[in-house]
Amino acid sequence: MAKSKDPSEPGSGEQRRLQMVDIARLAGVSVSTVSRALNGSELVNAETRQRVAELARSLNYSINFGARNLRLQENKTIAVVVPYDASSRQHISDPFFLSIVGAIADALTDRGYDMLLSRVDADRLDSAAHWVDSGKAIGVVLIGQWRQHDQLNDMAARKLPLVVWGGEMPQQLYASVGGDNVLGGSLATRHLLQLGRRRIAFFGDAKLPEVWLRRQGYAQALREAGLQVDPALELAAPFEPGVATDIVRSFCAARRDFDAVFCCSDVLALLTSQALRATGRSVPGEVAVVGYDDMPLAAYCDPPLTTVHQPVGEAGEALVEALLGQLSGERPGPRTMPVCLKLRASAPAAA
Amino acid sequence: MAKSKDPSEPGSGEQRRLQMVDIARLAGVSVSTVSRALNGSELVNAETRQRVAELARSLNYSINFGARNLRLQENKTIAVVVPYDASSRQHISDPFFLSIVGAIADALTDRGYDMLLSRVDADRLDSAAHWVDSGKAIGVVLIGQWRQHDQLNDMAARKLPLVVWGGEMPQQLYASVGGDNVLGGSLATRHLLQLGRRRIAFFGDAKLPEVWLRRQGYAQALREAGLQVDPALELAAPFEPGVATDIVRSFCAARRDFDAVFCCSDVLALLTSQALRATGRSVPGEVAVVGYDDMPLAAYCDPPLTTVHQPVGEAGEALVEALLGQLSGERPGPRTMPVCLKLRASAPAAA
DNA sequence: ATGAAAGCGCTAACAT
DNA sequence: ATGTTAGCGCTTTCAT
Repeated sequence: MAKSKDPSEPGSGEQRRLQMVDIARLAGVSVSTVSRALNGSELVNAETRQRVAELARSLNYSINFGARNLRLQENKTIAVVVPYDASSRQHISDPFFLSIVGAIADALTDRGYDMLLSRVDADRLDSAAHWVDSGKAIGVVLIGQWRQHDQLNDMAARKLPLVVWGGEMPQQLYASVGGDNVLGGSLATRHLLQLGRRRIAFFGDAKLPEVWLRRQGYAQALREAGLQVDPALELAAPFEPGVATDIVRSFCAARRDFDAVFCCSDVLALLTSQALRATGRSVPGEVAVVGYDDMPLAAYCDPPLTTVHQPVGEAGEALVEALLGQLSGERPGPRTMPVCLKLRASAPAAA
Repeated sequence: MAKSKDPSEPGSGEQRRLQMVDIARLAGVSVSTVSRALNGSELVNAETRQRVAELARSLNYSINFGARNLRLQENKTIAVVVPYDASSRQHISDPFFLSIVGAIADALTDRGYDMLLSRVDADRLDSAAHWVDSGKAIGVVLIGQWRQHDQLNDMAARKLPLVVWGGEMPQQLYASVGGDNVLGGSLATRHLLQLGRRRIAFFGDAKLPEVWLRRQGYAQALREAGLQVDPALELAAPFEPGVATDIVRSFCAARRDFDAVFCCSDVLALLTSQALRATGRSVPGEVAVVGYDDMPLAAYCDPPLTTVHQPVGEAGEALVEALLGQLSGERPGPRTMPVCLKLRASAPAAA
């Protein structure tokens, strides 16, 4: 049993954290009264309430949330989990994911929740459940569904409070919030077609749900224009710049039979512009490039990126709302948010 | 008092979270034994230990950390706090800060600590103390000291476990970890001088300690070359791209009497390249540009940025080590880490 | 309007 | 080797 340290014991230099019992003693009331006063209960005399509150403030007292939560069986902590690619040992790094994290942080703070941030192996998204199982958090926001649609469905089946940033897939049991990827893909592709481009490459790993959906939009826009999808112009480039660089470079070095590229992230678009120029082609002159995400730096690249804008701030709000909704009993469901095309120099407005 | 819900009560559909008492009942032992078994105590019979552990695993039990922490007076959560500029309402956004957060997340995870991420008004860095006061975290890592050197000293005086990413300042009571800013400033400037540039502008807000130190390195390198600092070539550009853009643009539009710029962040360097080209100057031909941080995207910009590389991974480790050191009684102190110059096209190696 | 006491889920000292 | 019990700091029922 813990030694009960006598607080009046002289020479005990170590300063114990202030707690209610201390306030109570100093105010000459009981702990219950302090608790009530600090929680603004009507049951306690206004004058006493005032006095206790004052005292607590002046002593810089702040409540022990661990104890409070245990007693109230309550917790206002949400786990936000950013997957990383274990094989390539790539870190949280895509600027877009990080923007989303910022937006979620804001949305949570506004609602009085705390955010526990962690990273998880993208192959084991289900390990994110431990945050809830251990009581450290009451729900999970996962940034990206990666290849683990099934794991996510399992988690949802287990009633884990969960929201995923990502695309809406058929037979999806978990709640998701994402941009309208099909629309994004077709907006980007239609714009390139309007510029008169006919040989439009697609860069992105279609094993990822979001990319798969963007590819649908891409294919649809081509069909509308009476064109065929040419599989030779599809490159399964991943999001991690380290891995993607080589893939993009060798593609650009090997083929010259395309006049535009639709990239599934701005980072990819940047790599692509660079690779194209390294092989002597101009952007957008010979090859127009469209990115995806509209990351904070997209407007400051050279050339500034034409890109599909994702509504980051609203996304943060929507993710948090969806999660809190579940926690108050709503049924999880997918949500798709509008996206729009930001025209910049890498694929400028049609002349 | 909480109603004691009889667990054997029939028809109670609501599933309560599994706890030790449940395992104990099913295993036919007492809670203490379960506790001991799960903590691998030698006091419990090996066979029993095995059986209990098995049972817990198969039932997917996980311990309630809130209760455990309350009992053990222990907590393994660290608050990581990213300041934001309240006046401009700018968010966490500088890629470099975000990289550091990622590195800290890794370092904490490796050591079994959790990370609470939050944002704070850069004018009120001291409000970060509430994480510790409330017991939600046992220490604070602050990303950047901004203009609040004094607040930080106050926090340290209050014995708040705290580490700050930033520059080492005179009369500093708090622990800090940072790159060698003076070295960084002089490496960058010397390189530009070697390229034959003589009119080197300095972009950065010298009210921030880190920038102030970089400026010292800059000034020192100029003096070594027998040159004077020209105050007209100093621009107090902030880190927030939104605010900085206009400032940088009007400076570049107004003056043409410089042939190089040393920027205190890569984002600033990007803005500067863009502004220069908008006024018809080539980079690095007419004006060479050096950035700072070596953010993940620096190599993929156009032109790729020559920049002062900060050791992000090591920085994360060092910040965490410094904080944990304080928690085990070490005296806080500053730590400065080496930096180096990464040569790329925006200020290429001398011919 | 206030205080005494029980208990949130866990650990550990003390018994056996 | 295992069980009993007290208590971590708080809230709340119950009694006054």
